[in-house]
Amino acid sequence: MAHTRTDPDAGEPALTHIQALPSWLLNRASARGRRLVADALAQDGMRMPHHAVLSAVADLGPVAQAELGRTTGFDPKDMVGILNDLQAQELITRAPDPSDRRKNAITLTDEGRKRLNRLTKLGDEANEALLSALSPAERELFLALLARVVDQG
Amino acid sequence: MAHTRTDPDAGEPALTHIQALPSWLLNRASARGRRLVADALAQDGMRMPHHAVLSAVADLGPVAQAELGRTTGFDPKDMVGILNDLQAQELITRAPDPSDRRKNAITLTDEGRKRLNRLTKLGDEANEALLSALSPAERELFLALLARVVDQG
DNA sequence: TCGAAACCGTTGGGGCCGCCAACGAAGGCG
DNA sequence: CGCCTTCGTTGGCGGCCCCAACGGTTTCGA
Repeated sequence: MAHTRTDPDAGEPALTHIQALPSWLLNRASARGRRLVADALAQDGMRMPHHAVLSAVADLGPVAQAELGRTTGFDPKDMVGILNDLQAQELITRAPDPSDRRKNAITLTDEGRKRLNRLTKLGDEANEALLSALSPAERELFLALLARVVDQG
Repeated sequence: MAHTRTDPDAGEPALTHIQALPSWLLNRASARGRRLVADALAQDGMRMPHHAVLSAVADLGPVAQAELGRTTGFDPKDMVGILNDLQAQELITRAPDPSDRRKNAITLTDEGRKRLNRLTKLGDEANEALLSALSPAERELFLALLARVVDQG
């Protein structure tokens, strides 16, 4: 089939073609989102993974690190570092689980809950800015399509 | 306004909230796209930046590295490595520009053009798979919305 | 019951990507 | 001639993602 293809030189420029690909646009949009969120969370001295893990701890009450890793998708190796940071700021506590001495029971502190509320607000604002070019109806449509692209494993 | 806010515990779980944010979904979609494209290009022993730079060289004929960096958005530091790789495989040539001895004139070789055609095909197929959950009309709509999210600087 | 298998947290390592700083060489311009 | 800019190159940093291995612990089946 290659021998019947139109010569690429006759068509659109190769670079234009690449930069219009979904993967390219998604990369750029994702990068913009990460930057916006990272800058917002940085106002509170925190990073995205920390916010995610803090949220997971809030939901799952006393929970083991491995369980946190499964629900958030973070590597166990990285989870150690994230929890170290959170623990150093006394946003979570790491206590041995008496019923299973392999596990650490991770719990949210009061300070952690306050911090989570602030972070959630900052993250929401950043996401609002991310989609500020779209109307509410368009945002809903965009997110629905995006979810289908993501979930189609 | 914070004192009138509904208690977060009464609403949706914090982790669910985060994972439904546009920034989170965009990150996941972008990661999937990068993985699909990377795997596809790897069949031809190449990576995404190399494909992009090869495309830019094809478009811009003999061109300086700095110019390539500007049009593709890659850091000059990274451009050096990419061009080294491409040159090692004899897909491009790096010749001193006689009219400006600071510049390297980057040119596509015949082998580079063949390789670019293969890579473009592989990249297109990967992107087709990336959006395979959407109908043609939905893809068009999705890309239009995505472009607006990206371009709104 | 006791040994194999699985799971836990931790450490170490690596790859990709985006970005910045500095340098010598070369050109532009007063 | 000096001054500023640009060019390619080297070196380095930080974030994010993933894999391998190890000692300690639990589980489950032979």
